[in-house]
Amino acid sequence: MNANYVKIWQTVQLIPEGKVASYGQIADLSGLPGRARLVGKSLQFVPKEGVNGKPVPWHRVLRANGQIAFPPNGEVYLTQRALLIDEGVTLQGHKTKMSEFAWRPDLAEILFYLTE
DNA sequence: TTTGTGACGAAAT
DNA sequence: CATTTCGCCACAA
Repeated sequence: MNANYVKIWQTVQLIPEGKVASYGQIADLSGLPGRARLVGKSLQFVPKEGVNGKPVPWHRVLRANGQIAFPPNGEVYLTQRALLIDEGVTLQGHKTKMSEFAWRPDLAEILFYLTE
């Protein structure tokens, strides 16, 4: 197994329900600055059973701009969106493109939360 | 070994 | 604004 992946998964587990974080933030908090892409890579292999007996809320990880990182209307996209809405994350439509944006997370706030 | 491709992101254009 | 360019780097061809 890859140690970085595990570290990333554990960091993702810190994101509280109803909140979200960006790939970049997770990378930083995992001690892997500048490695946002690696976060996406690792989330690709998140064990369904979870880690350390606890689930890994992969759906709470969005792009830095608040967008879901999947092709709109694709299976995964819809799943992730549903999960977020279920736990109260507000979604706002955006005019340009018919893409939907997750409520633009106040990144600083979340980073704060996770840090302290 | 070189090259292309990503669940990315910030800066430059 | 929207796009492109780069930086990052694991991974496959």
